[in-house]
Amino acid sequence: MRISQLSAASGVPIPTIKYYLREGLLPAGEQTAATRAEYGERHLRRLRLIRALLEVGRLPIAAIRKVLSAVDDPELSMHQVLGTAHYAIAPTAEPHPGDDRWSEARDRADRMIAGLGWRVDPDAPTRDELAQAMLTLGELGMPATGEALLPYAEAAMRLVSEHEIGTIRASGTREEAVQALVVGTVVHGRVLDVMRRLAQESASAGIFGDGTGKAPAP
Amino acid sequence: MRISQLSAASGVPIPTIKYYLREGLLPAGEQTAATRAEYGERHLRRLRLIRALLEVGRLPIAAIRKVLSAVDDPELSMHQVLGTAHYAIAPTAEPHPGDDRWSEARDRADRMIAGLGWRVDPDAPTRDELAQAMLTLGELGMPATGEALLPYAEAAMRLVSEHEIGTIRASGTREEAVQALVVGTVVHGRVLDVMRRLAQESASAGIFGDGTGKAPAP
DNA sequence: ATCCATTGGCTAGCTGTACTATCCAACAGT
DNA sequence: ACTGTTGGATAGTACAGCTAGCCAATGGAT
Repeated sequence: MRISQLSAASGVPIPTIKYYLREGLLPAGEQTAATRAEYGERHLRRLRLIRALLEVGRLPIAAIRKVLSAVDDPELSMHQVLGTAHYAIAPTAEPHPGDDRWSEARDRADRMIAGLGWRVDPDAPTRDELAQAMLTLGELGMPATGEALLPYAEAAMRLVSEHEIGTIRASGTREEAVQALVVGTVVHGRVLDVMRRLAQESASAGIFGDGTGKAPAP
Repeated sequence: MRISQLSAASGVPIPTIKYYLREGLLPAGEQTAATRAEYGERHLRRLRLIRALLEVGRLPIAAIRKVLSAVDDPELSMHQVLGTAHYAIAPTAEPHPGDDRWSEARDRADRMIAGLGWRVDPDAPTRDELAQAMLTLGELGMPATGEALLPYAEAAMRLVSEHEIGTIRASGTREEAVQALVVGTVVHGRVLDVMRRLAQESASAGIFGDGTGKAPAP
């Protein structure tokens, strides 16, 4: 497969593929001559994975590169790949040095995680994300106690333990399993978010009138 | 309150506040003289809401402006405000003109929503987001059938119907209720996503060894 | 054997987003 | 009267994610 066919098969423009090659997201094709390289099925799959992480998962290019190099590293365990993906997903947090409200929120986040009995790396950036959300809710005058957020934790836990684990365990090769893990982390996150908004709209239509007036066109 | 106090109270730099004023995200203060304006509690709350939508919800400025003008429009019903927020959250979709795989995915998304009995506007961009996610999963060779996604739908529905509706109904004034609605849509979405990743990491630690090796530092 | 479109590799430019920086004149408080 | 802040305006910055153009070397069609 040459680059033009790769482009046609994936829907990604050639200059963009060249860009991904430059950025190290996509491994180079097999050079058959000075100005000729051959791409395979692997490149196509990789390209689709990149677009999935980019368009559905909204990950920046730099984060995608990190995730992919973890995926490609056969030394890493599943748990380590997942950790890398989680690190990459989390926004590169600006530090909150000595901010009292911040460290208090961070404490509450840590206590909540401990209270749920979850085993989470003490340095996981996800902890910071939770703290940030709790802090923000508090500043907006909304309930951000462990109790108010418990339903979210329970829903997440049930989903992961009853459904996602099974999906990953069903995978065969390491490559398949790792992809299922990464896609599961990123794309299923979007799926859940979308489902929640759909359920919200549906519930809203039932409660606050509906029918006559739709939202104004953008 | 002058602009410097508003800045100190909110943690947002003065030039950024000026920028928000220019962009119409923040209403102008009350002019007391040619070079003096007074800001109030309302401005502080609005600023916090902007930062919440920006930092936690990751909404672009243009989307925030739309959401806020819907929030401020007393003509709009709750359902309409929610619709506006949903429109603003959804990425401005690039059109897929006549793409067969796309329209097939969109059909499957529509059928899934119908099958769940949800009342969702036929033009809601959320439908496109679901279709996009299903299409992507399919291209990655992962199950994207209604059955595979049902657990997400059920979790979302349970969460919304058992928890979020109550939170919104408990609000007093329209302004409070509308804010609870918007924040609920955006920030609680992040909360759920974060919870899911935490639950995932915890489950992963339990299943795929752990302890010794952490994810490599970024 | 000879074209000429395609390819890989390179550098440079573009678009959009979210800010920052600088300037200036009009004040307000001392 | 002085000094330091404020509002308003314009211009510039930094980053992300492409996109465009060029060039010499092919390699399949004629």
